[in-house]
Amino acid sequence: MEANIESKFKAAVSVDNVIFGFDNNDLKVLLIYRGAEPYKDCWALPGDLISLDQDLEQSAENVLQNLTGLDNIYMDQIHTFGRVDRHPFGRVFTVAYFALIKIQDYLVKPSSWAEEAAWFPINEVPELPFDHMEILEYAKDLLKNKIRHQPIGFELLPKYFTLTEIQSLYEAILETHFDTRNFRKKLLSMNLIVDTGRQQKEVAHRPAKLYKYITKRYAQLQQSGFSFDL
Amino acid sequence: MEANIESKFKAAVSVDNVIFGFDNNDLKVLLIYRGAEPYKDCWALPGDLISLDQDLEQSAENVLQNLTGLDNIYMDQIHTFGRVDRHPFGRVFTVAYFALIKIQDYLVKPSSWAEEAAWFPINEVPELPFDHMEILEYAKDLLKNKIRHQPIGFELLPKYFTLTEIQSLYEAILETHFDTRNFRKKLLSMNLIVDTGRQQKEVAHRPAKLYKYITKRYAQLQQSGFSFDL
DNA sequence: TAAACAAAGTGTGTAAAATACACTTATTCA
DNA sequence: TGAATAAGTGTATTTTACACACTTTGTTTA
Repeated sequence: MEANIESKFKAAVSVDNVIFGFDNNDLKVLLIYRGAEPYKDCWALPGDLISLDQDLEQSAENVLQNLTGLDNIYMDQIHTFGRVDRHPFGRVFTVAYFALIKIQDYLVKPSSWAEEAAWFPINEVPELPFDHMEILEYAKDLLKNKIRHQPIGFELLPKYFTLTEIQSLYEAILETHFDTRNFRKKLLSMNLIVDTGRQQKEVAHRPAKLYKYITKRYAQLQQSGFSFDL
Repeated sequence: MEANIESKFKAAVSVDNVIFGFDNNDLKVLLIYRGAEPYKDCWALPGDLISLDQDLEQSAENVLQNLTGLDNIYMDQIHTFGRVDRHPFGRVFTVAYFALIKIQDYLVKPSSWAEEAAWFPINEVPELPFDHMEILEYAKDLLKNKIRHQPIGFELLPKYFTLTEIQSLYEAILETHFDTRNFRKKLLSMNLIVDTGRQQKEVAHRPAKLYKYITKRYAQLQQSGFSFDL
């Protein structure tokens, strides 16, 4: 093992981000149109090779930052993919992250390695290069699980949202239907969201109350043994 | 980016395994006494640099296999750690795995990179090199969460086990106490374990019935929407 | 300006699950 | 044979989950 230690320092590591958004009752994922080889002119997950003087977490945040101009975004490491032949240029391990963004708050701008970026509804994603399809499936599964046990759904909604919106979000992601009364009862009983006193404007029906999520509340409740579940 | 792509192919990737066992009512972790630099003569998590012709998963399994002679062990990728300065020899990312083994079934034998290997009770672990302490903490948290939502506790027990043993295991890992009657009622109602008709031998009290876990059952139940919870 | 439309909002009874709680039984050892 | 040790067992109560349909509020349009 000592003998050929140098031969092991010839790998690269990349980060790939699965960036989710929610809009028009659809869960969406942000893809870029690759402007560089390999797989030039393909839609793919936004990602980049890591510079060796950069921390892993930082690299993942940079990709997101370059693409969307956002920071302070909910991000989570998903999984690391390391099949020997997954990249045509050599041995490249990739660390996948997922991010949840408020789709309507920000305009997406393509980055250096992308000619274009666009949101795709989760069920209308084109063929993806590398093992990106596998990564995306992994991310979807993780999101489904995570959203039931942690209050992360709010990251996908505007700051002020209606109860109908959060319910649609859960229904879209989990692909089920919830009874409105029971859903509201359960959600409100957690005391994680509050009525802001504001209302929807310019809708052709009774305007809904606008709620907001109280981040601090969750931290407090967790201490006292509370566990989120929907 | 194109310009300095070669500079990015100078990283190494390692795997580090957090191997849990359970014995004498204690959760334990398997550490090795390092026989090679860096951090020679320190207790550390068993791990190794990955050869570039080897898949990631395979590497993790090999570390476990070399150390214990076991295959077919429950393993799961935990997280990837990539701080720039985490390894003195260069840029080394490490992918952490955790494994659950039946401690009494197998004798641990040190491997090429270890002079010795030993089980440490989880609360009596010595100082660890690299970021191994952080990895261990991460693994403990994951285990705590996972054991409540997936039937993985059985991986830590002998093939035939008593209800008291599985309860102690849960109590040790979750650091709580369960009411015996309620714990048994709930566990048995899942139909994941069956009474084998066997009994404990040579104990100075009423011998307990021996149960075994039915792997197939869980797969079936999952299909029908069942979700494990303790 | 009243009637039609659209989605928001709301309460109760029933069934299932979680919890609290204490004594009896089987085996070994002295 | 009785003392010690841990195994094993049932019920009543509280809490939570679930099923289910009408009323309210504001906008649009005839």
